[in-house]
Amino acid sequence: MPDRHTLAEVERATRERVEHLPLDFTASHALLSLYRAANAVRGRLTNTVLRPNDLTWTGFLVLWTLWIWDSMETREVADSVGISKGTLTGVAKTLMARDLIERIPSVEDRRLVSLKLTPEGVRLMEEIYPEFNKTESTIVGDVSAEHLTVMTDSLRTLVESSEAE
Amino acid sequence: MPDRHTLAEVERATRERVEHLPLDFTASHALLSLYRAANAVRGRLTNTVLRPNDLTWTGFLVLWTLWIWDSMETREVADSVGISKGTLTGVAKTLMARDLIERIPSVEDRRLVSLKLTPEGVRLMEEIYPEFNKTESTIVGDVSAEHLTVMTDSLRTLVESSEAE
DNA sequence: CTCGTAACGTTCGTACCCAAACGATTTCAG
DNA sequence: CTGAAATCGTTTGGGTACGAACGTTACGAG
Repeated sequence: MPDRHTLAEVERATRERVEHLPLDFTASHALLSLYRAANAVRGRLTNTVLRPNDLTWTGFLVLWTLWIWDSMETREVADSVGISKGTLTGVAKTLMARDLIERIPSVEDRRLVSLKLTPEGVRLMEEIYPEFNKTESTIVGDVSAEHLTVMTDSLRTLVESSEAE
Repeated sequence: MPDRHTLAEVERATRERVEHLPLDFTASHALLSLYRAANAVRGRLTNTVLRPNDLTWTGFLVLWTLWIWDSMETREVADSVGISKGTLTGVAKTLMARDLIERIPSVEDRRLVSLKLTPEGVRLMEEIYPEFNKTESTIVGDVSAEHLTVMTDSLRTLVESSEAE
């Protein structure tokens, strides 16, 4: 039971505070809900599945990406996970220290480095991901299938709208 | 034009990689879209509106919260913004160094501290928020009104599902 | 009263997070 | 060929981000 203000209360207070301004409240509260939902979901998955396995959210996303795509060059991993390449350097260092991933320098272009799961990394993903996905399924379970489809499609539209510079 | 894999491509690759497992792909891709959308929106708003004004995302949220609610005790601010109270201490320090907020210790209960915008903080919010909201409106503009309503409601449901422990 | 307990904000250690600067490598124009 | 420009991953510096431990203050049972 969070003692914070609910999203509905924030919406009401916002209108009172700035109702004299010509603002798009619908957009504001849609994106506030987006931010809070992403935060809440991330926190829930981190606490129930990731932390017991000593993984961070970002570290897990890197592992998951490499699991799906087998091997990937670092800047692609960074872009796929949604972090800067500088951040990836640090995260990869952490994962390498645990022998979950390995670096593979390119022989054709010596500027390039690929990342790949180690057997131990594969083992960890095979163990963790079913549980991770089960929690995802639980979280999403309270939203009807039709609404979930609309939500997912709308979110993808937002990604495109935001990235169009 | 992002050179990363699109969400649709990730979805296809995921199915190929783990199709033999009994997983909830719908949930997985809904939440992946949620994470990416939140990241993209945050990045867009940060780059176009916040960074030119030397504000971080979290710093802005703290200012915005105090603007809406006038004055608030620190743990409420942290909860409202979605950060830990330890993080808030650091962010508040940064904002205080710029004279955008001020600390108000409680006289009745000397453990409590409230935060409040300074006149300069109010001035900054009055200047920035209309522009912030305008960008929000642009981002959301590609989603129809009906879909946006469904999306926002679904996101609120996700917040509740995630926070129910 | 008074001591145990709970609640507050801060501090601490570790890990992320970004933009900018950097050195190394490749490419391409002349 | 050769040097300027582009691209790669890393490093750097400052700012979040968290949980746990901490010192302070308030409260409640006896």
